[in-house]
Amino acid sequence: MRGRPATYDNDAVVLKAQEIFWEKGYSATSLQDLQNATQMGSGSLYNTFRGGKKELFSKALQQRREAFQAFKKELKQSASPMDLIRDFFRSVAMADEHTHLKGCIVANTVTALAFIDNDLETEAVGILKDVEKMFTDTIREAQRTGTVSNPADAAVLGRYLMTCWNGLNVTRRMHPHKEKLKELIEMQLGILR
Amino acid sequence: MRGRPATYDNDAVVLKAQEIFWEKGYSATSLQDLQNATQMGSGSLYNTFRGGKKELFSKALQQRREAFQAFKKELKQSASPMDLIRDFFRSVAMADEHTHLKGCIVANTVTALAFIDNDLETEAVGILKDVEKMFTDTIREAQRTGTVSNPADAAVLGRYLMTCWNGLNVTRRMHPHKEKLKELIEMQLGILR
DNA sequence: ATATTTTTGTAATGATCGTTACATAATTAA
DNA sequence: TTAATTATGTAACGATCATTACAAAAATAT
Repeated sequence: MRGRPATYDNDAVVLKAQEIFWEKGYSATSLQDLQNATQMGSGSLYNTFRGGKKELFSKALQQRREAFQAFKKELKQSASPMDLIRDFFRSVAMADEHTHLKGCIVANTVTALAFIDNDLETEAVGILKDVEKMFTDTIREAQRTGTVSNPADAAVLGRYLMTCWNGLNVTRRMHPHKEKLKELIEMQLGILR
Repeated sequence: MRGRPATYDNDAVVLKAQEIFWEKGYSATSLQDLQNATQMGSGSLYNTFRGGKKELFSKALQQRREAFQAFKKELKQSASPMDLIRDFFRSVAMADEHTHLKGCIVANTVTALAFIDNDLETEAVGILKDVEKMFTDTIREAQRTGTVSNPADAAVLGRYLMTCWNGLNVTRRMHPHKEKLKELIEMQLGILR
């Protein structure tokens, strides 16, 4: 028995909510904000996401995890995975100002929720750790093939790349400036060879 | 005419407020939180800090700026300023878990307030830019004396160090682990020579 | 003493918070 | 056609939000 058909596309709703969360963060985003962005009333919203604001935020984080997994799949199919990662970093410099100011929603969450919501913070840390593992695995293989000539422990280099990303997340807000970021990223990547 | 003498030490109150803001951030900190931490009633609080929550947060940020200026003064008097900066980074690894989870209140503010409060975000960016300038100036001089042998533009190296700090601010929460952070920081600093 | 000034504690303000209740709408199953 | 089920929109809930009002307290100045 199916009941009244849903008006809203849940994935689209999560993406709209994600947009608001990304800019304002978990604490500063109100349910009114979310209703305005999604055009959903509180009735539908709570009927669909019974965990309320927290579930919606969790779903938004999960969407980022899936986006990351798509990238990882691309990486697996790539002929030169290490170059794909380098290009990923280089592309940061090309973003527009608004994108710079938003930063990374996952890193933002780790920064903001440590003493606010342990579940959500742990979810975010888990995603970043997966990204770090991807860096590490790719670097280890690239060391084998010679694409990375730095002989340091791949785990440390992976953690280093993760930290480059985390650092860019703040520095790009200080300097939303293509050339400055480009120079910076080239210097960060220089360590690999 | 002096009126009733103040019970509370304003600097101590700002430090107490800073503690709460540092952990919970601007948005998630309530005035009740601040009253509990400072033991001040709302009467005294608003009489002393007429700008309310925002002024109190601003004062907390200013306190960090002053702490930074004290470090900069130390640097000026140091025989090997570059080594002082290296030690500063190395000391991050030695912090306890709670300190790791708190991160840097200034970087936290840049991350959280871009779309919430432009004034406070701009204040925080200003502090980080001053820190970056200190890095740059110190590196430029260290290149002259040979303490830093990397010949790259000091401004780029300074921005790189700033980004290392910003990155550690997140990575130390992912891995509040002395050895991991130590290896990471040595790798970050390795670029200077 | 009395007037003046500042600080303090308490109580109240209106607004907004996240969430729930509930009647109605829109569908399928019987 | 009727019962069952799900989704929607609206109104309301109590709690908490940041801030203000105000009278009492504690000092100085006249």
